[in-house]
Amino acid sequence: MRVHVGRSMLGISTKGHYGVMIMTALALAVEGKPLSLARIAEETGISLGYLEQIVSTLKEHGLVDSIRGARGGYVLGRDPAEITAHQIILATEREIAPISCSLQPEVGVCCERVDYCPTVFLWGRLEQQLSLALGDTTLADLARHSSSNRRGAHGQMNVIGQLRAGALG
Amino acid sequence: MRVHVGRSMLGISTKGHYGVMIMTALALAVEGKPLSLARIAEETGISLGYLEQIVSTLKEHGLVDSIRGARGGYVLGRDPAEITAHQIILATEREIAPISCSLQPEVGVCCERVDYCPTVFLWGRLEQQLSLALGDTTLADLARHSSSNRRGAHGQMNVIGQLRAGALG
DNA sequence: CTAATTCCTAGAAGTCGGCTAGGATATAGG
DNA sequence: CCTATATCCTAGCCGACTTCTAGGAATTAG
Repeated sequence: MRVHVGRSMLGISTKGHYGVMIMTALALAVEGKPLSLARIAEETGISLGYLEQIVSTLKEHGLVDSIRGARGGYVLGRDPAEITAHQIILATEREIAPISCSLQPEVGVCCERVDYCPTVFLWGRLEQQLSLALGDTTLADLARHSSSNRRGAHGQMNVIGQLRAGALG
Repeated sequence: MRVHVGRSMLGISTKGHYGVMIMTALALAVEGKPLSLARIAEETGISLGYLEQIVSTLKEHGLVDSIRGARGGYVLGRDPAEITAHQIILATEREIAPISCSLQPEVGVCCERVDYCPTVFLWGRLEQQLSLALGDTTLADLARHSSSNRRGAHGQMNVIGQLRAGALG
């Protein structure tokens, strides 16, 4: 018998990670001015194609809006203070739960096997703490705490830093 | 370029899950009397071989002691109140961290690419909450909260229930 | 001596993360 | 209108990893 945990892990993959980075980049960009994925790709080294996939799920969830065509790009779907880390992670990862038990006790891996399930209690506590930490952190917090004004290795500000300082456009 | 998150995820796999189950089973068993993996395998449906692998890492970490030979098995390495869920997960999973940044900022995925790292702050908060929840929960808590006295599908108490009630040896 | 048990190692099968590739569509600016 | 710059969409590859399986060696109670 082969049990596969699959998508229900709490693992935060690069998708969630990059999702947070994209959102923070947009939060730090000049308001109302679309930021293109090419820019973000250039700066972060993440491939354009992969960024596209991630941002598409962010758009589905209303976290960003897109402007197509030349000089297009993405802008935040709403105020950074109204966007929580929880929402970003939920959009980019599929589920936030250590294991299925804590979401659906009736179909959980352990619960279908044994009539005691010591883990339900633990995963429940875990999930609770997690939602708390993620729900309390807004995109505004993330932007505030990111050290966006530091200078890069070559003594130049990065694109987003430049955008913010008004040096470009 | 291929970034691989690999082992640094917080994902709790079946290994961690089964680890918690094993430990709880031992905590619920008659004290001082070794419980064999065959018993646990029978009750949970998890394969014996896989249980062996998991319990071996538990033993390495001093969480269980083994008694070899016939009528052998495993007993807890120390008092259930002195064993935290954190220790169990640490033994069975490799790392507890949403992403490497929060453990080693200097080699983190995002940090090596960009001179701002919005995610460090978030993963830090996350990790803190997680360690808190896991470190606060002891094996004694898990045992207390598991519904070990419920009856199974066939109206019979499971092995551990029987052991606990003193029905067997 | 036998049965029950832990202990050890080598893989196998399938899933999935992390992309890459290639194109279609839209639009601003010349 | 044309071109460069964008978003948008879909298909699939590759290696790493999880999740076991298999087989056997060593140990010990009865």
